[in-house]
Amino acid sequence: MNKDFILRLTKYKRLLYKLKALGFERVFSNNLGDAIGVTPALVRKDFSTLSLPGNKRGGYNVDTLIEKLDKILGRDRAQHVVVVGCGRIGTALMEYSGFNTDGIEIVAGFDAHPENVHNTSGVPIYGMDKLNEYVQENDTKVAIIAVPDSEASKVLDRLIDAGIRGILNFAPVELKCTRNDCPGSTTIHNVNIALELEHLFYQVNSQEAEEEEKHATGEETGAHPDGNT
Amino acid sequence: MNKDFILRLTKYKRLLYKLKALGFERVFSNNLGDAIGVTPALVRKDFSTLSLPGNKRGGYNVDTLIEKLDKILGRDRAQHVVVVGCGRIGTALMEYSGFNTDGIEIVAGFDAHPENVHNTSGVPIYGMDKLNEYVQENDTKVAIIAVPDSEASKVLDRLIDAGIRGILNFAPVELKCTRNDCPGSTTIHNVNIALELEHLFYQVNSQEAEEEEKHATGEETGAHPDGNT
DNA sequence: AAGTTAATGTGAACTATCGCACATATATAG
DNA sequence: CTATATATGTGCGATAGTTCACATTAACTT
Ligand SMILES: NC(=O)c1ccc[n+]([C@@H]2O[C@H](COP(=O)([O-])OP(=O)(O)OC[C@H]3O[C@@H](n4cnc5c(N)ncnc54)[C@H](O)[C@@H]3O)[C@@H](O)[C@H]2O)c1
Ligand SMILES: NC(=O)c1ccc[n+]([C@@H]2O[C@H](COP(=O)([O-])OP(=O)(O)OC[C@H]3O[C@@H](n4cnc5c(N)ncnc54)[C@H](O)[C@@H]3O)[C@@H](O)[C@H]2O)c1
Repeated sequence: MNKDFILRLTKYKRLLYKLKALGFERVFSNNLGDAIGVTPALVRKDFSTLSLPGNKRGGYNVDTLIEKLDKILGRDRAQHVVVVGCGRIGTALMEYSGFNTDGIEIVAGFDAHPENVHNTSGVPIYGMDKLNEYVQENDTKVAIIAVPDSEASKVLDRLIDAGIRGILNFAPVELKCTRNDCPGSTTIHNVNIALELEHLFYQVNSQEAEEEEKHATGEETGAHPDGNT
Repeated sequence: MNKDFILRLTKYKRLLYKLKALGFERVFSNNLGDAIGVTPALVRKDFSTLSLPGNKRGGYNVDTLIEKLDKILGRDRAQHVVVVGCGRIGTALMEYSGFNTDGIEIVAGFDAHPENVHNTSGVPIYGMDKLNEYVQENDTKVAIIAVPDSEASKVLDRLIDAGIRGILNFAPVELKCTRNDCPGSTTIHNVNIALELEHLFYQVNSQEAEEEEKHATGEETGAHPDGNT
């Protein structure tokens, strides 16, 4: 339900796979908490709300956790994605092989001008006219939008029409489904790189200002309880 | 201070620029709230905590807001970034011109093998040996990490040594500054695309399961108060 | 100039999230 | 078989973040 909660689940799952590869059979809420940066109590509470059983003395069984988390996170089936807009970002994603390790596969690309795309990825690229057909025949549910900002909203509509229910949007516009017949189940995540950079600049700048201030006041403030990142 | 808070500020600012371009002179907390998806009360409270003054009847003055937000968010000076790792993602970012509109400029790229990079971006690309010199001479504070996962941690160390204080990391590892002499002011943001996709899959899958369940129980649940995204 | 309207500004209530602390259960040792 | 150590499971209180509700005040109207 909650964003942070699901994020933690995904982190647990990833960590557990790594631990399994290292030969771990059991883990403690302590270990997991340390690794993903939360308190052990929260780990236990998370597992508790998901009814993930632990062993009162021996911690949690890695295989059990992985199995159940995979089911909860939907990794028991293959996860297929299509990319719409095969420009710089789009092709970078299609050429990227790292998604496989997470059970994610980019199965097709779509572009308004597929003939212009220099395709070295092995992923087939189709024209936009093939979108509906492909999505429906292959029962694809998730798409990445990597078209110019001005096109993003139109593309969103087409994707929803085609039956896509989850969208990762790279265009720097806050996409929302505003149609009257918008399926309530549609989820849109916006990845706004410029926003992230701005956020960074803000923090860096304000940190700097703070330090300058500290110097200016002669370092007399030794009681600033700010040890967090 | 708070992540969501700063994110909202940035969103306000962006929206305000767009509104200004449209000829707006005043806005109401209502408008802003609708546009960025929060309640008008929160908008007012945000502005209140920043001492951004509004007009008791005529809302907020767009120019004033922009000016003050720009100052708070540090946009009164030019914002320079360097990219480390000029592969697919790295070059996509360097070739991208959209950052300019937000006052952000990618000023240089660095790569372990600059001779292999096909550079069409106009941004100069240097070897890693030039990193320290460049960052110090140009007083660069923010960098993007786009190197392979296995290199990310090493690169992080080098960046911090060079004087970088804000980092946007695209490698799918949760980078943390774990050194003993890590400057407390260093900020790291991780953009994990695979994580985002997994999150989407989770939501889509669970939505689907929910709907199936609803159908199975004969649609007798008309009282599910879930109208949010 | 007085009255009305329409927005802000904010204290208080509410809500969700998280950490604490301890009761609880189980594996191991004696 | 009993005792003990150890890690889970969870009620409760603290805290931060958000919304409510309304007093406040500036602009417009007549
Ligand atoms: N490149 C980056 O580093 C970067 C960074 C941040 C954000 N973004 C955003 O990501 C999006 C894509 O950026 P890019 O640099 O890859 O752009 P690009 O111009 O390289 O590629 C866009 C692609 O979309 C295709 N396209 C255009 N209209 C279309 C439509 N209606 N339907 C289908 N395809 C269509 C074009 O043919 C082109 O191949 C943009 O919105 C951009 O603002 C990019
Ligand atoms: N391409 C994608 O779509 C995508 C998606 C998600 C995450 N990522 C992550 O982003 C990162 C970059 O991905 P990519 O596809 O651009 O990789 P890439 O292999 O295309 O490029 C990596 C670049 O880094 C350079 N490099 C390697 N080691 C270096 C070092 N120690 N110092 C400086 N430069 C070094 C290489 O020369 C190369 O140019 C990876 O961690 C990847 O997992 C990429």
